[in-house]
Amino acid sequence: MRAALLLELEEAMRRSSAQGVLYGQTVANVAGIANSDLECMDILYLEGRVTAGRLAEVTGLTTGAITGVVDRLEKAGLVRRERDEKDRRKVFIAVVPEAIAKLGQFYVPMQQAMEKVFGAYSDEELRLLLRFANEAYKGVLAATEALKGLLDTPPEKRPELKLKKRPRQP
Amino acid sequence: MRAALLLELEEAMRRSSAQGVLYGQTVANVAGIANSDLECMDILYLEGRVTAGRLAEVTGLTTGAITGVVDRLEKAGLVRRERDEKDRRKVFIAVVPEAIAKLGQFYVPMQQAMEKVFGAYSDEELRLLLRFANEAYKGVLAATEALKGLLDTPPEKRPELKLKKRPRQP
DNA sequence: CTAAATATCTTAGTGGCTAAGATATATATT
DNA sequence: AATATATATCTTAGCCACTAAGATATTTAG
Repeated sequence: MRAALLLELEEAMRRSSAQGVLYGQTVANVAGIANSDLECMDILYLEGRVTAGRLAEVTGLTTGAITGVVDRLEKAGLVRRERDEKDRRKVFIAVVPEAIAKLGQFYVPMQQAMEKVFGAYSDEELRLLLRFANEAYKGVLAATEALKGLLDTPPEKRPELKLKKRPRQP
Repeated sequence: MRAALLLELEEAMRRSSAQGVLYGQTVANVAGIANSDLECMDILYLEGRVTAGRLAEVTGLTTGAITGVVDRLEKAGLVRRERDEKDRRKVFIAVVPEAIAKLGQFYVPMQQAMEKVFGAYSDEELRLLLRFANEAYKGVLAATEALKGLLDTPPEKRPELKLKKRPRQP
């Protein structure tokens, strides 16, 4: 019984999550920016002002790639580079205020859809969903770290699929 | 009160969803295949045997790009091309059985994390989550379509951001 | 005060993507 | 039947974002 429910739940989550990815890709497409660029905007929106290095860390891109991302975002007028005066090696990337409005328009359909979905739930039910979302976030974060950890285990122990050379992580 | 709850919920969803994207990217990275390739595997897993054209439609990639995706997946031994005998223009892409095992290992951390999260909920609560996941899927799907629709509205009406040339959709 | 570590940028080369058109098959028109 | 049009995939040329390696600038350690 419960096992079947869990299986169904897993598939439903997977399906909605996959569709979420597609929504993001569509936003990038419509906005005319690269997927990674939008992903970085999302991280900046959630984490606030972060360094270029942190962006590389979170996205899994190389620092060189991040330089390109930030160059494009800066040229598009969405972010600003701000040298850290305490440690002048660091560069903080900050979202410019107008960027929210510029990009926000593309999330209107999503917000409307979610409003409609949420509308059918009581406050108590929403609190349950909130609790779940927070726990799911922590779980997925931990799972991501665990998966990255696999990269450190002897590669000859993980069979079947060819693996790329291990990306730099000093 | 409720407005604040909704806002918090939206951010929590956004955060967990963003982390989900990162998990997927990490899987692709560890498995040594391109992001789009893994995305197509996911679609194939969910939809079963689909045509190359349908993959292009769902992913938003061009048919030319899909040819490349399927070439790589076929060479990696994850899928098989199967010509439709009814309509010999069509090519069905089918996941080979071993692919599940090959890729499945990379989802173990995620499954364990979700098992742990789900474990804290009663059957009734899980049914609520299931209902939500299904409705969210439908909502996001509709939102994606709505957003794509923006591409058809006069471009000079959508301000601020430069837009790519409208991709082909005959 | 040199040496090592850290943070970002630069450069060359690679690979996946788009756009356009080619090929093959199917359907509609006369 | 023969021709034209539509559909589905593949092919090709060129572009752009990415990686890997190393350069530069700054900080911290010995």
